[in-house]
Amino acid sequence: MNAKQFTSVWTRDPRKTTSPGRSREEIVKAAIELLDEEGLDGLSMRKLGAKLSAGATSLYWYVANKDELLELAYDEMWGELTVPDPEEVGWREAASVLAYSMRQAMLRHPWSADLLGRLPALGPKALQAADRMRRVFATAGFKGMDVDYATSTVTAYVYGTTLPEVAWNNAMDRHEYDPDEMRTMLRKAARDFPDMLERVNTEMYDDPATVRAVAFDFGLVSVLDGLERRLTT
Amino acid sequence: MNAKQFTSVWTRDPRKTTSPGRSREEIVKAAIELLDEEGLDGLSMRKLGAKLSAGATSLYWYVANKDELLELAYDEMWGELTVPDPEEVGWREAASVLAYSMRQAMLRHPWSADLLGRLPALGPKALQAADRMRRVFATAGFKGMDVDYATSTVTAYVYGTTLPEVAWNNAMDRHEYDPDEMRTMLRKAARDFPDMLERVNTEMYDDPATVRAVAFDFGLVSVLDGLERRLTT
DNA sequence: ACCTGAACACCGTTCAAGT
DNA sequence: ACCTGAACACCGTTCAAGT
Repeated sequence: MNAKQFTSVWTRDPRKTTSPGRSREEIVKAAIELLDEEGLDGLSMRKLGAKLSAGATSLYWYVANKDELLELAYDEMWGELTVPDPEEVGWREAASVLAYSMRQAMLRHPWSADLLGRLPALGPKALQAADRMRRVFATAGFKGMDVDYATSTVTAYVYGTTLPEVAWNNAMDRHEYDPDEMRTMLRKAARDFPDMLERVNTEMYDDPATVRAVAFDFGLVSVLDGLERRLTT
Repeated sequence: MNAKQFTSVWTRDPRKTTSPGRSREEIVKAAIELLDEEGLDGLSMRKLGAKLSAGATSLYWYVANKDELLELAYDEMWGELTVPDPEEVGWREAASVLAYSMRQAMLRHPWSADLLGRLPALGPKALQAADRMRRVFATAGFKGMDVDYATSTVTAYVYGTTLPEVAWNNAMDRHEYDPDEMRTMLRKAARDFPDMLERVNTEMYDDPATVRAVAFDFGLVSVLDGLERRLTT
């Protein structure tokens, strides 16, 4: 009966921000820098401590544990989304801009892709973003739960496209990227799949960024078309 | 000029499978069991060694490092997808079944959500699944690159919906889940967002599984509708 | 109120040594 | 050909002790 409480940074009251010493914001900012530069594995309490010229364990005064620190960093990234006012630009345009800015935020902070499947986004900035997104689809004309369904359909699409993109970039960063090497490797891997072999020879692997941008747009338009159809029937 | 080679288990020739001693399959199987039971963090070379009653370092004879082991486990999960023959059931039905089986596979192996943003899916089973998916959209009538775009639109949708679902489940597993606790917590968090507050009172948090199933279907139908529209214009 | 270092229980991985 | 244990360089976190 007495279930343990669901705990997360967001359930706890934040420590008062007194002026002396370090601050939570400062720590989170430094953590994000480290994450951007070195990825999720690059962030350790010791390294972060050193970066702030403090003992590794000093951080535990400001943050209960590393997971909470990640929750805080994660929420910052949600704060980078821009969700236009649908009354001004129309819902389709607003949805497009939102989708693109989401993709950009994830590409800017590749570690966020690792957190998507691990931490629910319950921080204040994430909630605010979610609220503004709902507004987009509410003005589009969706009613009741359909507002939520529509919202998560497009966010799901963005997550889903950007995630493998990030995975790919990560793999490329760890090694050197050489289009020719890659091509031969894929050709070997795709030996048994004629259809796939065919497209290894396209420009897909010379200019993956452009191909992905086109692919993103194709899918986004389709998703929005599909949602629009729900409105008119 | 001499870029380092892109390395991954799949570029390397597998060791011959001689009968004595342990085998790669056995190790991967045990790894997946551990992953399913304890999650990504639960898998350590030492624990896995113990499970196979072997020294932790014995495993390095079969596998170059932990990352390769994860690549192998990841590919197994891709092997669990069922992609029906579109000639038999029609492309929409085939796409639906594929989407549902993908979602199921991810929910069965929650650790796969953590790998989606980290490892490109280049294993043989992943490639085979990708090939069969392409066939679905090729028979639907897409041409050239559009086949790939359509394919990744629906896979992206499935990733994107299932990922936060897995994240949520993970968070719930770590603590006890109590709908009432959760509700009060969310009510507090959503204090500033009236629209959101409203739906905390729905059945959404009493029976999240059903709500998610409905949401999944809503989005899937929309995505397929949107793709169908590309075919007819 | 804030910060520290030592200590604990873990990691992945290398390598010389064994059979 | 296969397996081992010791060793190295890391982790996150606790806690008594300092200012």
